[in-house]
This record gives sequence, C-alpha cells and structure tokens, in this order.
Amino acid sequence: MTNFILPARLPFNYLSVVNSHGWRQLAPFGFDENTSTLSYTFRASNGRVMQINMNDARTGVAVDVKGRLSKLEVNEIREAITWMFALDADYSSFYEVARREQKLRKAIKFAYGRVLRSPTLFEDVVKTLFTTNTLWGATKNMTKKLIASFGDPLPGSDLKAFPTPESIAASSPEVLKETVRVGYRAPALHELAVRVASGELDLESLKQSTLPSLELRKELLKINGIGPYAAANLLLILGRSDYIPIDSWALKLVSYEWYEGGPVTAKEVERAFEKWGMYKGFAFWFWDWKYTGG
DNA sequence: GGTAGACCTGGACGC
DNA sequence: GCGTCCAGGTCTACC
Repeated sequence: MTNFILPARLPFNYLSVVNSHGWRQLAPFGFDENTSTLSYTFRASNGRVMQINMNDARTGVAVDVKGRLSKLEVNEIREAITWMFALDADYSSFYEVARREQKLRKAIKFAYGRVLRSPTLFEDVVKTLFTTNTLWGATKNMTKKLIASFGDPLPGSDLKAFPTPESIAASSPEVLKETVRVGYRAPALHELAVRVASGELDLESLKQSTLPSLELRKELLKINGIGPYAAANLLLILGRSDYIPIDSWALKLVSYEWYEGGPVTAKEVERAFEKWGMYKGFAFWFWDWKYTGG
C-alpha cells in the first residue's frame, strides 16, 4: 500500500469538491457515501491500471493506492490528483466579490470554487459531450459502456480505466453507436479521439492555457458536438468563470428564482448574472437556489 | 443574427 | 410486450 497526503491551498473543503457536480457518479469514479471515499481507476502512462482511493485530510487529500508504485507512477498520481482537485487554485478574489451577496455566503463558508475534474481534459470533453441533449441516466450509461468496451482492466477486478484516445480512435463511429449507444454523437466522439490520438488536437495543453476565456471558448467550440452549453461547462472545469452553462436545468433554476416558474430564455439567465462579470459562472454554479428539483 | 427541424437514446405511459 | 411520446444541446439550412 502506498499512501500520502497532498496539501491544498487553503481554504479547502474536500466534500465541496467531490460534490461540486455529478462527475463523481460517472465511472471510472466511485464514491462511498459512508466513508466519503472517492475512488478512481487510473491508468498510468506506462499502461499500469490501479485503483486510487481519496479521502478528506482536512487541509488536503489523503491518497491510498494498493501495491508498490514506481517513482514515475507516484509522480503521475500526484499530478493527476492535484489537477482533479485543483489543489493549488486560488479563489480569494471570487470570495471578495461573493461577500456582497447573501446567496453566495455558502460559497465562502464551504470554500466553493473548485470543480471536480477528470485527470485528462480529453476525458472531461468526452463526458461533457455525453451530457448534451440527453438525460443524466443516459450520460452515466454511455460513460459506463465506453469504459467497458475500450478501457484497460484493473487486474483482479471488474473495474476498468477510462479509455485512451488511441483505443477509441481505433474503433469506428458505427461500433461506437452500436456498442456504446452514443447515438448521433458517435462521429463527433470518434473524430475527437482521432484528432487527439494523432496529435492534431493538444487538448491537455489547454489546462495550462493563458489564452483569454473568449479565445479558449473559441477553441472548445471548434470541437464537433461542443456548443455553447458544453463549452461553458468545460470552461468552468478549466477554472474559467466568464460563461454560464445554460441548459434546461439552468432555465428552470432562474425561472423559479426570479420569474415565479414562468418561461425563461437564455437571455434572462445571462441578464440575471451579468453583474458578476468574470465570476458569473461561479455565481451561477454556487448560487443558493430556491429551486432544488422535483 | 435568429429560428426551425433533424439528430438518437431511454424512460414513462397507455394499451 | 409493444407502440408512442417526450426530454435533452448541437448543427445546418434558411430567412
């Protein structure tokens, strides 16, 4: 067993990150409600697949991995978890702004701002593609089937790692449609995998991009299947808060917050959060909404 | 720049 | 068990 603690820039709240959105429900993540352990089936660059267990260490993340790891593997795991939990991110300027608004008090109290990420942006783009024009149950199914069909197995278990771009690229849109049930998304998924695998599209470099959000958004919108909602979602994952991921749920939230459940368009959502400027995405995401579903 | 319609899957519902 | 309807963003064609 290899275990260590990765410290976070404070303030940090482990569960706020884990629960920041639905990602923890998507394979190869797993979450144990009783112990609050977040697990992830990780594939190192040398092809070794291992199960990482993460838990709350108050000021950081406690990490457990079964078996002896090489120095290279430990470094890759450290790097992956630092990215997944945005451990070195600084949200103090957002909190300064949030102090003015009662509906954002919880953001300060629970150190909101970090959004749980997958180790690679490729995985997050694929998962975001799977959230478009479908229900959450189908998103979970598509992710599960993609992993079952193309992921490398964790020895001695039924678990598999998220597939590499190469393994998906080696397939075909027809197979993706039939076996992963991604429907009309199949050509977009396959094209993305081919572009990343061939090196034509360096998605991972966008993690460290210093491009203005507007330019970064343009890059994301060039990906087939990624429209305004998906791009805004990915920008938030990348720590950019300038755009709001406006889907049908967002319209519902804003409708019940300010329009008594009446019809609302994307323009009203934009207008409601306009004053938050570069923090409008965070303000929307971490708003203390009246409507909670049902 | 705005809008209508097609694209698929899977769940709900009625029979 | 089968058929129908509906929800859910993106893309393309058209105005």
